[in-house]
Amino acid sequence: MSPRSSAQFEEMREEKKTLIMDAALEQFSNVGFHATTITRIARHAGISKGLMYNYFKSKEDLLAAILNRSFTEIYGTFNPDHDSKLTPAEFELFIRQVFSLFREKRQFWKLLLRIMMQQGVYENLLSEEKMPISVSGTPLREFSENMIMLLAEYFASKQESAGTDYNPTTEMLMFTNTIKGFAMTYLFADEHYQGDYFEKMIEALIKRYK
Amino acid sequence: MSPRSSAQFEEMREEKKTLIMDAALEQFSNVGFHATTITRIARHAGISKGLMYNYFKSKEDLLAAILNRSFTEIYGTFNPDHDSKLTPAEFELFIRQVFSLFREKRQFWKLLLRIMMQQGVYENLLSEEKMPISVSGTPLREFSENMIMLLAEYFASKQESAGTDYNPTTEMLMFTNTIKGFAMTYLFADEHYQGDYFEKMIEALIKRYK
DNA sequence: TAACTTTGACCGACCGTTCAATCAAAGAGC
DNA sequence: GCTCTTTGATTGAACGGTCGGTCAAAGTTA
Repeated sequence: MSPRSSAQFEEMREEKKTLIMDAALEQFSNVGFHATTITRIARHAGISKGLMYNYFKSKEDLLAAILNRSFTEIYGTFNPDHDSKLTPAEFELFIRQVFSLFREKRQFWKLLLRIMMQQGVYENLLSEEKMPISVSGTPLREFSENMIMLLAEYFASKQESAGTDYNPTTEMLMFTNTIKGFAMTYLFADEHYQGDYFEKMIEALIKRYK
Repeated sequence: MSPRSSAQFEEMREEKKTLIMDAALEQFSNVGFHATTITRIARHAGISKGLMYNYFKSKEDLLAAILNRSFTEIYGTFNPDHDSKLTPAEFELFIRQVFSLFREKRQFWKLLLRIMMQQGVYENLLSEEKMPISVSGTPLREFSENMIMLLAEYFASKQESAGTDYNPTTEMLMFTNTIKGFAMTYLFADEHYQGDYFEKMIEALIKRYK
């Protein structure tokens, strides 16, 4: 260890990495991973092409770092205290949090949607050996599965107060598909969601599925 | 015009073009437009790389031809007689037709979803000067707008028999978003839709939004 | 033979990646 | 404070490889 590699220099290095990752995320989400060149990223980050490789091993490594950071940020906003069942109030909060994340982490979601549409890429990139993301000590995959289970239980619990032809599985599919469809439209064709449609969709979802 | 370019030879030429387009569509939808190479398309079509350029000007021209063909096929299945208002029975038929198309033209929809997520690509490719698609003499854009108008009118007409807090615009957004979300999940992660979930989603949509 | 189809070696362009050279800044010796 | 040394961040030309696209030549058909 040289005297230069102190905590202060590590911090500066992290700041530079953040700068590059921000520029890359913007390009990846708008232009696409394959279509984005290293030169383009470097130009937007205000650095030279070669310097990128001092901070990231490769273009793929850069992508992995971006996804890792975003997942950690996003899953960190959810309160992991929900070991017990979901109450209607918590369900409503969940919806509002999800929509807030669409707004705040817009570029990440665009990138993620794109990546999930490439066969195999998602599984390879997010395999636990390649990218061991964990939220409060819980691996990402387990965290996601818990969330889905929680939602499934919530819709199952609504069966008592619903009619006889209520199907919790179908109901949950309708719910999740509505959110997915909204995300797609909002992220890639925002001109339709100017004004108050964003909020109206939240209220409509809560009213219908809470 | 040479004597070889008779109707019979034109037909053979069209068959060859179809062969190439089929192979290209499969690759574009699974691997992506940028990631698919001409060599790969040629290999899957059973021809040489150079021959592709006897039938299509460029890779982009090939993509445009595929989209053109698919749009014509798909919009042709819809009965364009709906100048008047949509009845509930017609609305139900519409849903069933849309879902049938998801099944039958699966690869095209995958490709289309991908393309719509590239900023500017969709507008450039489908501009009327570059790709003058028309369905029964009506330009594609006009045809789509008519469909949306028809749906909007249908949801507006339901206001009379609904409660006071019924919002036709929001209701239509919920409806279209649910379909979009289903399409995304079905097209890119079909393992979740094995079994009868496909049919169950159709019935649930009809029951809720008819 | 003449007209047309088909091939695949080849081209220039551009990609991600490397690396020798540069340079500003911090340390060391005085 | 001044000079010299050391450091590692930074640059951009260059590299190997691959891409979309071209074309002379071989093959095919009539």
